[in-house]
This record gives sequence, structure tokens and C-alpha cells, in this order.
Amino acid sequence: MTHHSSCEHSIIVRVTKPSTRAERRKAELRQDIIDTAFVCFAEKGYHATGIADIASILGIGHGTFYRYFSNKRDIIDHVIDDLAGRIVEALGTENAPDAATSLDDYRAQLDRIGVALDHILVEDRRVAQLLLFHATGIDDELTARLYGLLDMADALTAGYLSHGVELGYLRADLDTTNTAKAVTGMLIAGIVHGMRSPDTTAVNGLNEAIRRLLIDGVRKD
Amino acid sequence: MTHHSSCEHSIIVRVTKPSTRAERRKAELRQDIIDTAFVCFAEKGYHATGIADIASILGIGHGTFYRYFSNKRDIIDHVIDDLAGRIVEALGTENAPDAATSLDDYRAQLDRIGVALDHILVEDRRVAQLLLFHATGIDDELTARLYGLLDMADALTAGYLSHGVELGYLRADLDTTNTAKAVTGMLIAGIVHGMRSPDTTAVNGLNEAIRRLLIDGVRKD
Amino acid sequence: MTHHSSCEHSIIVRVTKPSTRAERRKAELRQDIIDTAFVCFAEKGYHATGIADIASILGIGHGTFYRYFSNKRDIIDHVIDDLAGRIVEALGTENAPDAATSLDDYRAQLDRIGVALDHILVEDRRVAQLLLFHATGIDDELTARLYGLLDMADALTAGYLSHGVELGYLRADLDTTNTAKAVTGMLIAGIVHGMRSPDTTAVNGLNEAIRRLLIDGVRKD
Amino acid sequence: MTHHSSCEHSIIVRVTKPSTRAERRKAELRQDIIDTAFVCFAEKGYHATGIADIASILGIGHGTFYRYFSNKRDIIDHVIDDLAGRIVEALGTENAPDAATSLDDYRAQLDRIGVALDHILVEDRRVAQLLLFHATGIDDELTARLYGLLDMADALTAGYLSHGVELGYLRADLDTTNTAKAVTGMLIAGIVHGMRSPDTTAVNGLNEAIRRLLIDGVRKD
DNA sequence: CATGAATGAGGGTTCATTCAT
DNA sequence: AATGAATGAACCCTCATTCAT
Repeated sequence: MTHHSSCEHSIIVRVTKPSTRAERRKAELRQDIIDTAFVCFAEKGYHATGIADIASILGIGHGTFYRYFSNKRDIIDHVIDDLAGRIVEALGTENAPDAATSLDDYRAQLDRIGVALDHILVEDRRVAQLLLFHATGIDDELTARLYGLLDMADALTAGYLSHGVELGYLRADLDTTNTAKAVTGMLIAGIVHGMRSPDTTAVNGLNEAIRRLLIDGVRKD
Repeated sequence: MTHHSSCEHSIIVRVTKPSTRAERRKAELRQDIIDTAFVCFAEKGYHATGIADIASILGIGHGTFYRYFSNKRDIIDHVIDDLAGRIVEALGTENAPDAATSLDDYRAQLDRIGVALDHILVEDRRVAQLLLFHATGIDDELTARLYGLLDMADALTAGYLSHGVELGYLRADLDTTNTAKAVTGMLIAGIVHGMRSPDTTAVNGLNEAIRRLLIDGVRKD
Repeated sequence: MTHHSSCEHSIIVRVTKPSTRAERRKAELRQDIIDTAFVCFAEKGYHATGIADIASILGIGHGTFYRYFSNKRDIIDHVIDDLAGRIVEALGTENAPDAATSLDDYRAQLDRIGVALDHILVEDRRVAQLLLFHATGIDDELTARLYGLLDMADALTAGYLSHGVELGYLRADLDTTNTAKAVTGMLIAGIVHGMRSPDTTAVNGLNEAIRRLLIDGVRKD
Repeated sequence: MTHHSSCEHSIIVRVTKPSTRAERRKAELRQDIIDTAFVCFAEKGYHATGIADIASILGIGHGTFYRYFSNKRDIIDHVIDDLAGRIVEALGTENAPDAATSLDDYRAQLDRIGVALDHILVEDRRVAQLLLFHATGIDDELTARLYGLLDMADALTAGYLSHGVELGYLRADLDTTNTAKAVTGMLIAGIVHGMRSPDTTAVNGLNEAIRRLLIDGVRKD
């Protein structure tokens, strides 16, 4: 992904920006390493992936790896950062928590967010696989980083909820912070089940149940 | 085997535990190994834990480990099994999904379950730490086992919901299966946050939010 | 196995031969261990055979082994000794090197020896397998013992040859000692080929070739 | 052995060996490992030799070993192959089975072969020690390989015999195949005795006895 | 700058041997 | 006397990391 296809309108550029070119190549390889590491970590797990695996997939010497990253431990940080960036970017446009002005708008927004999450987390199962299965428990520091991502998601959700409360289409006594945590939990449950069975109807059923539960609860009337 | 069998007021005892002393000691050590492995895996992670670590904590030679378990891989299975047993047992008494006959009963039951889960999962943070962080991604087979635990939780929750629908205090059109998955997700979110900050009031706030969301949703009226 | 369940027609026997009986049992088990060790060593090799293997085949605790033999190294000595005894015994009756009084007698004697060797070495391939494959290279001391067996065979053969020279049906200038070594080499070659392919006609062909070569050489006339 | 011998008169050499210096060094180390493993296996035996032993003799880290050979099991294959190559090479020049045209030529040829075998097998006792003592019984596959070497020797000898029969200086009714096996047995006996006592006159006596037995047999006239 | 050869700490596992029961 | 639980030395092998080329 994101190979940026190394644009070779070479000659002219080379004259004007000689060093930049090398730098660009470095940055490209750096990104390639991150991408490949992501794939390996997600598919085989952090511990089962060797530096040599990553290097040989890229066709580079494994010593080269250490020119771009100082550690095996180092790169997973960058993989996670990269991932976080991608997720934020994917949510980007419609993440404005003040976009919805009615309960119906809200429902629609939830749908859009669901679709966006599906896109990065379920469609490419590897993202969730890495975040939920293989990045856990490596390190206290990395765990803290994952918690940070969770907090981000919680905060985002809380923003939506607060907005709904302000606009009056959500309960006034809503504990937005804690409810947001609960909602995030449901979303992650959806992602996990989506990972297991990529069956669309099953996923849709769960998504619908989540939306319904979120808005109406389970109570009878 | 069955040495001496040291005739003790035989009949009654023999029914419950016909084991000799040696056998009992073996079983005890076996359980001690499981317990210690649980602690190590939960605190340091599966990969960071060596057989020698477990053995030296117990004060036994590391060769002894292999008299009780055939593998490093072998023992985590038993640790997980042991854990699953403990969880089931802890839920045991109040897990009857037909105990509640009204919405208020239901609320009370939710509280009790929450308390029980808290007891094993939050109070001893290591249980959740192992299940959610360190047991993931070791192995496809183990992952399947974890999914099995999740399914169990989902099924249990679905049972409660179905019962509520039957008795009429829950929505008749409730998609119990999928809703159960969402609910389990919320519960796990609660566990995760409980792990992070063992602050009782924070935990209680989240628990309350979950209950409220579950029953009433977020909608205004 | 062989627990004999301690048959207690005790009193009488115990009075007359109290120690002898126990001693006999000990000797029996001792021999059983040797026999089983022989089978294991021959079939799996010395290094691949564990003390526990031998013990479990016999149905005894592997600690018991050490009451009869001080070492793993110790027992192979006894296995080899036992084997040497069996071989000597098998050759026993017709091994008188002065039995033959003519070249025809000699031929017949060679046949008989061949049959006897076949019986212990080829028919039970394990004997040769142990001696030629699995007992070699364990130890300098054991190697010396094997060389001793070889010397014995050489000496035996040399005896036959000397007798033939004395009686005048073998060349007067025969270097009996060295020729005996060569002959033993041929015999062992026969045993090795017999081990590989237990095909009778093939073995007979080789045996015939050996006899012919021995007596007439390869020269034309 | 064969160290350095570094780049001489490049151009011509480059044709035969286009290898870079690094490649040559790799090949050299590889061969050094084989040679050292040969020495260790021959002197201490396969099981008593640790990878660390080989590595420390060479002054390399034991991890380096695994860059050149995948297994402990792997290297003995290469040691044996190397040995087989050396033996074939040593026999190479005079192994033409059609070189002899008379019985006297044949005798001379036998002498030359004996000398060649002596050179590699007796002079360096370790070759025979490895092949006959330490390489046996490691593995069914390796045993098969050793049998292959034996077959090779048998076939070679059979070639000589057939040639002699064709030229008419050996018995027309000679069973060349089986006789060859017997002859190989004698040769190996000679090697074994040469290993034990490197006394030249003793070895010569045995060699002479073998030649005499081979050609004339033991019969009186 | 890229490479990959070299390294050795570290870990899992086996098994001969001992000894309390 | 028999047992088998316990032991730990020993060994094979992996792989992250370094550094000379």
C-alpha cells in the first residue's frame, strides 16, 4: 500500500533536486519496510516474524533494516503509528462530531462511521489482527500506546454523544464519557466478529443490532 | 501404583478421593505449576516467560516441569482451561438465565453478574491480562479456544436476553444473538478499563453507564 | 510383567532355600534386563535407547535398573558378554579344529560352521546389527572388547588353517595367522550381506563364492 | 587444509572460478567445517561431538555453523560425501579395471590398489574409524549411504574380476559378483587390522596373505 | 550506503542418575 | 528391594544485532 509509485520524471528533477531524490528513495524504502513489517506482524505475529523475513520479502539485506530502524522493537512502534494515522485519516472527513443535527442525521452518521471502520478494519482483516491480537502484550510501552488508541476512539465517540446531548436528541443525563467506552466496546466486538466470519449478512446483522441497542436499548417500550 | 493405600476408614473416603498421598502431591504440584505459569504468563507474557522462570519460582528443577507437561505450548492450554473453569464456576450460581422475572430483577441480576466478573477478572487483573493480552496470537489453535470462550460468553448473554424477551420485559423484536455479542463487547470494554484503572468509582461509573445503555439506549425519551 | 505375584506357598520353600529363591529371581530379572537391552540396542541403537525404554518394556520401574547395573554404559558390556557367550556356545560342538582330516572333511566342516554362524548372526539379524553397527564407536574400551571378539574369530580360523597345514591338505607355506584374518573378513562380509537381504539364494551364492575362493582362489587353473 | 591459496594470475582462473573473494572464503570455511567435523566425528564419535566442539576448534561462534549446515545431522552427510569423493579420487588413476592384461599385471594392480587404500584409509586411520565405527547406526538413511559405498567397492572389485575372466587369466566359472563381495570383505579386514596396529610389517603380511589367498586359495596344489 | 557473515545470549527439551518413600 | 519423582548438566538450535567489506 501507499507505494506512491516513485514518480520518475527523472532528468529534470534530478538537476533541480539532486539530494531530495535520494532522500525520497530513503523515505520510500522506510515506508516499504513499515508496510512489510505490518503485513508480517499481522499475519504471523510479532514474535514469529524475524527481521530477516521482512528484509527478504523486500529483497534487501537484513542489515539494511538497521539503517532505517534501530530495533525490532522500534519498528512495531512505527507500524502502529502508521496504522493510527491511516485510521484517523479514514475517519477524517465525516468525523466532525457536530455534523449531525437530528437523531436521523445521527443514525446516518453512525452508518458512515461503520462503513469507514469496516473499510480499514474488517475489509483488511490484518489491521484488526495486528491491533487486537499481535500487538498486545509485547511491551508495557506498546500497551500504553494501544490504550492511547482506545482512548482516542473513546474520546471521538464521546464527542458524538456530547454533541447529541447538546442538540437535545440524546438523553440529557447521558454519562457521555463512560457511555462512549461502552460504545467503543460494542464496535470492537463488531470488528472481532467481522474478522472471524467475513460473511456480510452476519456482519450487517451485528451492526444493526449495535445501532439499535445503542439508540433504543433492550427495554420493551 | 496404589501403593499400600494406607487403609483409612476406607469406605467413605475412598469414594471421594481414592488417591494415595503421592498422587495427591503430584496433583498439587501440577496445579501449582499451572498457577505459577498463569502468573508468569499474565505478568510477563507467554514469550517472555521461560520454563526455567516458572520452575525457579516454584523452587523445582526445570526438568520437573516436563514430568507434568509435555511442552511449553502444552501448559498454556491447561492454564486457559483452568481459567475457563474458574470463570464458569464463578458465574455458576447466579448464571441461571431464568432467574429474573421482571426488568428490576433483571437489573439486579446484571449487577450480580458484574460483581462476579469483577471478582475474577478485574480484582485479579491478571486473568484479563492473560486472556486479552498475552494469550492472543500465540497460535491458531489457542486463538480458536479463546474464540470459544467468547462464544460461550455470547451464548450466556443471549440466554439472558431470550429469557427477557419470553417473559416480555425485553423488546419482542430483539435480535438476541447479535445483541448478545454487542453486550459482551461492552462487558469486555468494562473489564479492560477496570484493568487499567482499578479505581472503584471509575469502574462503577462505567458499569452504570453500561447498564443504562443496555436497557434504555441513548435516545432521549 | 514377570511380577510372578510373589506366590506364597511360602513356608516350606522359604525354610529350605530362603536366599536361593530370591537370588534366582534376581538372576532372572538380571538376565531379562540384558535380553531386553540387547533387543533395544540392536533395533534402535545404543544412543537412541533410554534406560526408561528398557524398564518400561520389562514393566519395571527404571530406578530398578540401577539395582542390577550401575550404568547405562555398564549394561552394554554385559550384553556383549552375553552375546559372546552365545556365539561361542553355538560354535562349541563342531569347533574342534582337529575334526577334519581331509580336504573334503574340511569343506564339510566349513559348511557346518557357516550354518552355525547363520543361525546366530543372520537368522537373528539383531546380533549382527548390534555388533557391527550399534556397538561400534561407543567407547574405546568397548571397541577393544569387540576387537577381542574379532581376535577370537581370527584365532579360531587360524586353528582350522594350521590343522589343515599339519595334516597336509593345505598349502605348507600358508601364513595361517594372516590368512585367518582375511577369511574372517570374508565371513563378516557374508554376514553383512546376509543382514541386508535375507534372501536365501543370494546368501547361498555368496557363501559358495567364499568357500570356492577360500579353497581355490580366483586363478584360472 | 587448502586454506587461502588466494587469487593467482586472475584472468585464466576467473574463467574456471568466477567466484568473488567472499565466496571463496565462504567455500573455504565450509570445507574447514567439514574437515573439522570429520576429525571430531572420527575421533570422538558423532554423539560425543557437539556443534560447539567443532565451532570452538575452528575458532568460530557456534551459530556460524548453522549458516553453513542446517543440522548436526546435515553435516555428517557432507562429511561422508566428502570422504567418498576423496576415496574415489584416490583410486581414480589406477582404477581402470581393464589395465591388467595378465595375471602378473593383475598382481601389480592389486598392489597399487592396496597402496592407494592404505594411503587414505590406513595412513589416516580416522577415515576408517569414521566409516566403520562412528558412522554406523546413526540413521537408517546414513546406513543406506554406507551400504552404497560398500556396493561401490563391490562393483569396482567385480569389474576387475570380470576383466580377468574375459582376458582368460581368471577362472571362467568365477562368480564375479559374489566373489567381489568376499574380496571386499578381505580388504576391509585388512583396513581394520591396519587401523589397530599401524605396524608396517604386520600390515604387509596381511596384505600379502590376502593377495595370495585371492589368487591361489588355501589348497595345497 | 548496503550487505550479509559472524556472533552468542538465550531458550526449549532430553535423559541418565539419585534418593526418599 | 522396588519405585518413580526430582534433578540439572548438556545439547541443539534460533535470531536480533553488529560490523568489516
